Amino acid sequence: MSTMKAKSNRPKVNPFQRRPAKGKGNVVSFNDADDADEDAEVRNRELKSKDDLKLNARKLLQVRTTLPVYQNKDVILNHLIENPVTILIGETGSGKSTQIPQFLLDHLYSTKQHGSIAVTQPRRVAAINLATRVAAEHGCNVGKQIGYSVRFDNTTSGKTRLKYLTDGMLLRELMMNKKLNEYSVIIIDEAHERTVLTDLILGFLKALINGPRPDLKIIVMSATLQAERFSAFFNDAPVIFVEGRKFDVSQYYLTAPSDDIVDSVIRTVVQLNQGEPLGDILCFLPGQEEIDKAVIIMEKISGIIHRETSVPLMIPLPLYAALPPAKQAIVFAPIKGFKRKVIFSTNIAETSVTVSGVKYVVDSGLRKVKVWRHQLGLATLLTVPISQASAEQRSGRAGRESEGKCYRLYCEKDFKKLPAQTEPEIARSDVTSPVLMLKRYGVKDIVNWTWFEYPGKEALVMALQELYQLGALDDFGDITKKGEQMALLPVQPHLSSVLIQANASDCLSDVIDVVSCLSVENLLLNPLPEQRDEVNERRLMLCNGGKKYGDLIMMKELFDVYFYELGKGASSTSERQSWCKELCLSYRGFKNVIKIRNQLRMYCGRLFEGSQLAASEEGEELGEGISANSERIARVLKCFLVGFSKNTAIGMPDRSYRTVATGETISVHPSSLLFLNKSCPSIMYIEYVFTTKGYARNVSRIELEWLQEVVVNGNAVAKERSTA
DNA sequence: GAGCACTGC
Repeated sequence: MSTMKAKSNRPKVNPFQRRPAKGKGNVVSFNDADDADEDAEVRNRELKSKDDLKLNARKLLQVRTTLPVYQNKDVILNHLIENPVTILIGETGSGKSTQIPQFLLDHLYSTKQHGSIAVTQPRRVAAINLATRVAAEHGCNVGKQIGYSVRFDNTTSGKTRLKYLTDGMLLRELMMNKKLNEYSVIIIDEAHERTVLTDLILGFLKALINGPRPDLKIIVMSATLQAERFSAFFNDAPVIFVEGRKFDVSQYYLTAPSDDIVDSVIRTVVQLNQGEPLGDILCFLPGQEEIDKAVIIMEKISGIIHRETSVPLMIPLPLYAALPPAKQAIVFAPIKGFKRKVIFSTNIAETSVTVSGVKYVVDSGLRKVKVWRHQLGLATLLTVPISQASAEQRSGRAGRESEGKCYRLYCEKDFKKLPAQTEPEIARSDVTSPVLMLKRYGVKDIVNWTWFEYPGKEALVMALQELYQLGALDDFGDITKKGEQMALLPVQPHLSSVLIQANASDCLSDVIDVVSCLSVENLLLNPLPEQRDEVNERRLMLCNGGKKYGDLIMMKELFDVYFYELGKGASSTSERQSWCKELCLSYRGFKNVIKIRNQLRMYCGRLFEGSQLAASEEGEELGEGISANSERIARVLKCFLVGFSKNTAIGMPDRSYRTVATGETISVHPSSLLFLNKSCPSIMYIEYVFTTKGYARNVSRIELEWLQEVVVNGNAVAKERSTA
């Protein structure tokens, strides 16, 4: 192949090979929105008059009719009607997620058929935005004929015939109504993303149409060419292809591989900035470490380059999930003047968020991935090469608004060696929760279930063992009463077993508060290095119990301050926000904690007879705090010990810790309040992650006699039960 | 002395 330079004035560092634009691979259409969850929820509730709705719908129809899917409406609809299962491959901008469900809805109305249509999405925001858009196109308010159902927010009503929902939500519905009688059509959207939950739904649907629901119509929608896989699974179901509408993206490759990826990214960006017309640059890097490094370098050089060479001023911006929301928001604000945004992002910008204005993509070809080791019971965080599909998806981010360019920081021959598709999540995940779900559904033979992707015997055996140890399964592998309760609680099995124990130990309210905090990712933000010690000091000052007993008790203490002390009076919001800022906590995270807490209190109230848990009002009087009450602290931690007995480690004379399960050395994660505290007789941790070494995360101090009491005696009880 | 990304009646 001949090598040519994309632009003759390109400096000779980092030469790229040019490949003709294929312009394929952008998966996400307008439905992928910014981080505007809450705003969307509020916006949707504004009711419009019928005339306004109709007028608006007529306007939108003009746009709809230009969509590729709309132009092939009759062909597609006839196909969907004639076949029980259809695989629909539609590229970005084809309008498949908004139009196909409406075609079917109109068909249901015109033929006076019963039943409604469900469309699943992997993300909340997508479900909400799609329902909002489609309701507008249909000329109704959200929650009438068209609605959505996501955790904490259900806008559907008796009138709803078309429902957008997260795939987690459809699985919940499956647990409640095994045959999904309410629906005549199920559409699985974004199936190519292959999330654990999407894969599970595919398995359930196959079992349904082969069994009690042969009449159920299924449509699997996917953006990439995994068609054969879906088709084969559903008995060679027919496949339809719909073209998309997107702009071409030219690809450039390195001619020699790079050894320093951050350096390589910076060089590419600087060159690009010199030679290319204005437009923002989106750079994909594997993780926060590389991103922070790149931002620091760019901050140092961009001003100098701008002054010396009269090129646009480059504004470096980081983007990753652990970033405080306010800093994330900066990325989405348009920029004016002779400047361009240079966004350094993790995979979050690949599917979850869309940044407008991006004309150039720089792709490191790497990502970080969490891989579960069944034998070791720990998660490893690895930096690995992406798949070809993922590379196409990343490059597509440059072609959303106009033609774009993508610079791949690897050789073309190496691109061709990449796996075609990303390994499905279920193949590298802990399947304890999915297996409990199957058991709750009534699946006897887990191994021979209709798995879309078989997670492997080892994974299943470990999951079954785990569930047995938690008391969710009996000696025959059948679900116990405890298992039934666990499956109904919206937390992972280990935490739901903690909740059940807490009910028995009469400390449910305290434990719910801690579990709610644990359920929110990034509640405790990472302070900047220069603020680290200061923030830690402030947290320690506030959390006397946490200082000794660790992160779980700290969470409870922080929650109490947030919920009870700051929840009073008119200025509570601003007070809470500044308090969160001071302690480097996520205000939005705490709002989610409250939502989860209310949901858990409601579920537990229903699940456990006699436990009276109302969704308590924020700002009500707090009784005695937990800080000075060591008996109460012990009771709470012993409940956690029941669910996490496997996650314990004993303190050694050299002040290291050895895990009880395998005797391996484990370190307290530096984010833990107990990181500097070397005097715990033993510790219990919620998560065991291997990065550079084995780290315990969310760590608590455990007294040896508690271990004796809960773990050893608990095992004796389990033994008794199994021999009885 | 460290933090891929999602999600739940």
